[in-house]
Amino acid sequence: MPEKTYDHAALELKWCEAWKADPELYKAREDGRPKFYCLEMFPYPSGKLHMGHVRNYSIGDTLARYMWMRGYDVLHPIGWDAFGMPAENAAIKNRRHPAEWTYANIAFMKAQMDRMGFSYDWAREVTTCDADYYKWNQWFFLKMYECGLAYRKDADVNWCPDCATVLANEQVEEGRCWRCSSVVVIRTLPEWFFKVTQYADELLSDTYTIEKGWPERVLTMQRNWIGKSEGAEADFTHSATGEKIRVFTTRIDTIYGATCVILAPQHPLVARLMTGDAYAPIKEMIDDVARKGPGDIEKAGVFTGHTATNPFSGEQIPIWVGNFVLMGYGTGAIMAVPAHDQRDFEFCTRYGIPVRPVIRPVDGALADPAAMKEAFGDYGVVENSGPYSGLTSEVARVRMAADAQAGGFGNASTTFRIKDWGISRQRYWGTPIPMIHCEQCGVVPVPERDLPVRLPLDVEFTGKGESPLAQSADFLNVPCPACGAPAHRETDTMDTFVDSSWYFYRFCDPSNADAPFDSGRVARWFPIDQYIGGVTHAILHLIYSRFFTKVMRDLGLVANSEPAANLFTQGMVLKGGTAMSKSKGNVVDPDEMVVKFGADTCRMFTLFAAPPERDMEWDEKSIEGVYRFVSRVYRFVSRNASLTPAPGGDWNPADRKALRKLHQTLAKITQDFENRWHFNTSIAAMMELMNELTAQESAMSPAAMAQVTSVLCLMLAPFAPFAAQELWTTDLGRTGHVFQQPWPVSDADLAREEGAEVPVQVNGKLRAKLVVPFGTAKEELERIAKAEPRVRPWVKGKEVVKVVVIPDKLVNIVVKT
RNA sequence: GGGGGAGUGGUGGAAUGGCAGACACAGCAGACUCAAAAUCUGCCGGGUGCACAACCCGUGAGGGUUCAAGUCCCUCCUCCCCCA
Repeated sequence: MPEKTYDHAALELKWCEAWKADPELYKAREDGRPKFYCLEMFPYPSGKLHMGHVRNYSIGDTLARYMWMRGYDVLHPIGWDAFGMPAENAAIKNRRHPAEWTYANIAFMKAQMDRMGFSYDWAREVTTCDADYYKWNQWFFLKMYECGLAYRKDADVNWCPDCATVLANEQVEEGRCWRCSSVVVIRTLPEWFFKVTQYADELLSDTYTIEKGWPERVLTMQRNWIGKSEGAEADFTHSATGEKIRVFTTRIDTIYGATCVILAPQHPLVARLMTGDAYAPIKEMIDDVARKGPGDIEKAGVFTGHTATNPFSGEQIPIWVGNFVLMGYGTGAIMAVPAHDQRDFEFCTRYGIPVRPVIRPVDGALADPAAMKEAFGDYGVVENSGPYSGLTSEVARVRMAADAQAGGFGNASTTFRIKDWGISRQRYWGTPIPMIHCEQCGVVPVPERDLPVRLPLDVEFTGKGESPLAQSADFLNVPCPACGAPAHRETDTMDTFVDSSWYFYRFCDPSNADAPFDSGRVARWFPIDQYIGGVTHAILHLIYSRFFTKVMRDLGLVANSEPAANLFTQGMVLKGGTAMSKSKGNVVDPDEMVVKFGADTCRMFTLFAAPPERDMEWDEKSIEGVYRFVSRVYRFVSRNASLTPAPGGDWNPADRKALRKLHQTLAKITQDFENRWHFNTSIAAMMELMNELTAQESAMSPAAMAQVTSVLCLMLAPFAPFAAQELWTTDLGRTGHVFQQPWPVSDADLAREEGAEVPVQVNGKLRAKLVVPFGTAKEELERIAKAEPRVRPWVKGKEVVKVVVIPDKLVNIVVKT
């Protein structure tokens, strides 16, 4: 057949239309074949896909197509993380309802996804701002409220004055808002919380059950975030009033070395000890920490003028207030043991507070406090500690905690760094929290039958003042469900991380009107076999998703304890060495690239430029290399395609070379899919194959060529679905969808090299290469190697100490020099 | 300060104790062409050699283990990420 020009635009648009006309094309069948749930993190509908999306979805799509070809029943859904502040900010700016903006963005991005050839089952599309979806957020909230997992309390919250909203701690970066970079201030408000801490232990221990399928660094980050520390609590006593000051410490064995008690600035006792003018520096301290974030502040403190009594030694030590003590961690008060904690050491030496060593190294003496340059933080032997002197730290910790408990002034205790999840947002574009405030009855849940609590439409978006929901009279005013008296609705909406904590379950049963999903259908698909997304979600989204799964399990809704068996985190797409961003003006628009090179080339380039887990550089020049490759394959197959298959088996030398490379390549790509997803090397292998095929082309038999073109087309299908489909249908004259064909099996006989190429080294340096039949005996190999003319001069006249022979692999002759 | 990555040609990267630099980009030379584009072919880490051959050096620095180290171990430097 004559060679055809690779007209990417025409053939891609043709198949794009054809695929769109078949809504069942990528349908998950639920037909009893082994299942594979392939999931990419759903996007926020910001308006347009960016290259990060293209990379993420190209990885997932390539995998999904491969799994289809391997005969799996693949579930490959997508949806929209559609609530959130940008829609509302856009509404303020353009006087356009957030819903309008959001749905327009979704329509646009959906078309972009289709144009990229992503194999999504659109019948399962989920959009979190649909009442059909957020109704179930509310339902989960009520269930959690019933069992005490959702509660309301006054909280010091991070307030962004520009966004006029509360931010989660993790949304504060270096004291600034993660979105708009405004300086964050502290406010106290009643807020709704999910009790994540109730699951802290399990969230931690289960990181070990999913270890083999999740990246180590994600699990490490989560473990650090959970921050379990086992220690003890002990009550110091305010000397003047006898009031107890409870401290948490991981090193109760050092308590005889405590030389002061330090309170967090927000500790309730502080406000009582430091009244009037004395409180001013404390206020200053609180604001300062809020401004700079707990990271970069210099340690500073204020003496309260009061003392406290050590419950073990009876000693009176000063009470200080320190800016580095966090109210939210432990008890908000610490005992400072400068001799054995580096942070305490820095604080105490700064303020002239004594340093008193009470732990010595097992094989050394107690340090001289005057000579100490830094704290001794290791375990050792306890000294100068009353009845505990002479014990090891390990023994003393246990015994002292027990004695504290017996004496009623403390106990062994575990604390976690992770805090309960504050979900309240003073915003419009989110899920309304289904609660009603009644003067008589207090806080009353909305009855389940009244769900969903819908967002009202008659709202002005000014960007000023309190939540827009508070302005809607229709929304705000309701009769109390308990007593019928006039009451008003909660106007806070939920953090959007609630939406994304369970969306992957809804994909199993997306239009269920009676329940969030049917448990049986979820059981069929869960856990997710492969979850793919950015490492930026390593902590929050993934920990909240794991929390939700455990809550759902305890509600009897799902059987699994973890949402995803395997997680893959892809690297970022860079341009000019840094992440693409509008502010840097280095954004590459996928649409432009698709027009220029086609979707196949774009997808393949995101896979070729670097291994998927690493950051990749978008290079306009390099992508041309991939375009050339796709185009070469296309022309090669089109000019060599034959509609009449020829009988084979009697291969000429060119056939053998071509088929050998073909089957070697197939084996390599299959390996890459099964093991490590280094698609950059898969694509490189196909490029090598093309180089070999071009060299053998003119001498190959029709039968060999028929095999080569067909297998090549199948191998290409997961990576470049448009070109592969076009060649499969039009040029090879086959029927059906190429991604539904069985993945070809590499023929080991055809793939085998004719002989083993064995490098010969002398003292580890390459001197010659032999080609010998496979399985040549060790002795024979050694003999041939020694006889090799290129080797002889290096061995001649020298004493051979040793010869290492690895059959079919290598010979190393070691001589005395 | 703690934890985790990474460091290989002009560039992106390959090599899971066994031939360093696959594949590609850029560059150089050639074929085709009136010419250009496209396409195809060859060369392409550094050094010594007229050239060929041959040899030497070379994976951030230094040490170690091993017949053999980009790969494993120790010390150090630089960069990135996460947590303080």
